[in-house]
Amino acid sequence: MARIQDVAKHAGVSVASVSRVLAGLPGVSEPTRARVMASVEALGYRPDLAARRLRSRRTDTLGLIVSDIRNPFFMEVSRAVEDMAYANRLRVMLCNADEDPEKESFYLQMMRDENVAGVILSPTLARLNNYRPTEYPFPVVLVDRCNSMVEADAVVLDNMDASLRLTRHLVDNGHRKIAFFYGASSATGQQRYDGYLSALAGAGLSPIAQALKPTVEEARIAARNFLERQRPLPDVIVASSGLILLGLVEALRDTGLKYPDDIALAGFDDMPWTRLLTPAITVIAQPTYEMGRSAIELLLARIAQPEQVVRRIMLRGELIVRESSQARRAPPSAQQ
Amino acid sequence: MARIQDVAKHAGVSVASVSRVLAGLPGVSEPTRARVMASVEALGYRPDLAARRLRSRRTDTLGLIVSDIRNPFFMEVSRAVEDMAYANRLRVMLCNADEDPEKESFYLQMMRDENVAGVILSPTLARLNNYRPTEYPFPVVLVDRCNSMVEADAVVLDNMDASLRLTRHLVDNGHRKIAFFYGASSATGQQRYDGYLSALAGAGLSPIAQALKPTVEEARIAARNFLERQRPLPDVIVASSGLILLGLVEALRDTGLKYPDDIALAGFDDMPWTRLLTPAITVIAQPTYEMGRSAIELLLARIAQPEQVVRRIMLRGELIVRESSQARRAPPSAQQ
DNA sequence: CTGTTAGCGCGTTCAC
DNA sequence: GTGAACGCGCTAACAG
Repeated sequence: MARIQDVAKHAGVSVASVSRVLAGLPGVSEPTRARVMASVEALGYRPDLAARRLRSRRTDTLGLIVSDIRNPFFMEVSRAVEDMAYANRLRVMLCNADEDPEKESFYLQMMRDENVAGVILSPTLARLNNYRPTEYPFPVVLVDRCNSMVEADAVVLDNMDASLRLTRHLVDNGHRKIAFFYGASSATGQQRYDGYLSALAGAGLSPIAQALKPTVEEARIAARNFLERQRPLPDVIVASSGLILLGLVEALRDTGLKYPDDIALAGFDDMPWTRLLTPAITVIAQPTYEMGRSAIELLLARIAQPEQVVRRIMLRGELIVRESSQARRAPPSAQQ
Repeated sequence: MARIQDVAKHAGVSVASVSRVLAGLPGVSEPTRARVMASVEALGYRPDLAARRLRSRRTDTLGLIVSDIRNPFFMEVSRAVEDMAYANRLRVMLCNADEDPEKESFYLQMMRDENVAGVILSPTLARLNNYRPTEYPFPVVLVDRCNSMVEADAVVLDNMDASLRLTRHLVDNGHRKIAFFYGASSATGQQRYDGYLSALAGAGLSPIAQALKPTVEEARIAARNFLERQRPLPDVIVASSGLILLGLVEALRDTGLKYPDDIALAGFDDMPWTRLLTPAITVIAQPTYEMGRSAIELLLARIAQPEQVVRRIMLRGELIVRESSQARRAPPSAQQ
């Protein structure tokens, strides 16, 4: 591997000049610049990142810590972040905390060690609940999960509102006994639960809630138990995330129940299969790519302007009504 | 930030001793070790990775370059790699080459610059076709994509065999006009195409092939055109990947055609939705997690033993027969 | 078993 | 506009 010394020798200049040319600094004559560039080319020189980082104390690297990489939502977010980083010639370290606070801590520690320029994080509930921005030596942008207590740059869906609208849609369609399966271990799940409660309260209905771990398998098992034991069945079940929704559909399949006739269905995240199933499934679609893009934009802005005012971007979910949320029977005739 | 000097001073020992303790090297007395650890704790010392890497010329970092992060197949692979890396306290840099040779080159260059210990790569066809292992200063394990010409550690599905079995299943079920939609820009797609051709040849049938870019959108558009123009329609369409399969299903939906009655369907990758659709879809399931795990195992073995013999792990796909591949009508009565 | 010391390769003063 | 020299923080070789 050629070093900066070799380039300097080859070009007949000093290492300082080479460094200046490579950094694009002014104060280098055009002929010198040209000769340096030629030598860099000729020798196939590449700066040693370890040395550069040690010396400059910068890394041009971002961290992205998602809570579940299997979740298509986070895949889209990751993709957006990755795209933007590539465009800005930044490196990204993608880590999967797997909803595990310990793994999350490990990775945040790793980000410190790596001396990253900033981190995009979808925090576990535990971390969010006593979140201290000053705890980290790098700027952090929260994505997907945040609450109004926390003073931090963030990009989130308006979960409360989206869930409220989804639940109201169900109420308006004649559903009365509305069950809610949600991931209680994340702020997002809780907020969506709150939106659900709020809509029910407005309609004078009582909640039927089931908190669970936000994985397909957990949801499937919980839903199977629920569907086998709960009598009478509710009119409809709402899932607070795409993963839970998938588990629900599988449980329905397991138990032989048909939606929307035996029980209706709705949820979050417009995954590819939600519109392909027959009947297709009513969901709140999230602007996932946009969320990832906004997150990295916030982060880059914060890195450029550390003292900038805290910004929270709240995006609106889109209610996509499909067949799965139709009521078994027409609304009470009193309403007609 | 505390430095190693500070720890040494605090513990009343030399920096060398601190370094030895931290590296877990032998030749340190227990009392010294204890005092060093106490000081590390007291000062919250964390070694500077840039300095350590500059000095040691090692990074404890692996690269993972996948060709499409939106593909659930690569998500599972990534997850497996990530799990194993976490268990081994290794860092992973996950990059998405997006089927773009230029991006792929950029990331491989980046891996060089980062001085990673090794890379797991699902190469574009262009790169695979003139693959030179010696071109890289780090060991590389190929995943998902490889061919017998290439002398490299690799973990792949037995694509030829899997595709052959899938196609034979269709032939056995009475299908005669079998179309194949495949991603021609990857070795995997080509091998699956070859398996298809081989099965057709064995049955004396002629191919109806459609090469395309392996994305949902491309497949959807290509399939829509095909379904609208091609007359008579084939008996069945096979998709060489889960993404293409999804595009096919969407196109079927777009054109109002029903499977398996109007046209049957089969494909690769047992994505969650393939068994949820009605009718459910016949697929070859890949052992995705296992592939990721094997890949990193190969890589770690190669790093430990650079001169070890080249190993190629070829896994078998599992044919999962569902309703989508049923023939419109019973096989010709001559066969009965 | 422990300490001293010489770089790893680069960026950045500070002279010239 | 250019070059010499120092040091970022650490590991490893060597001396004791």
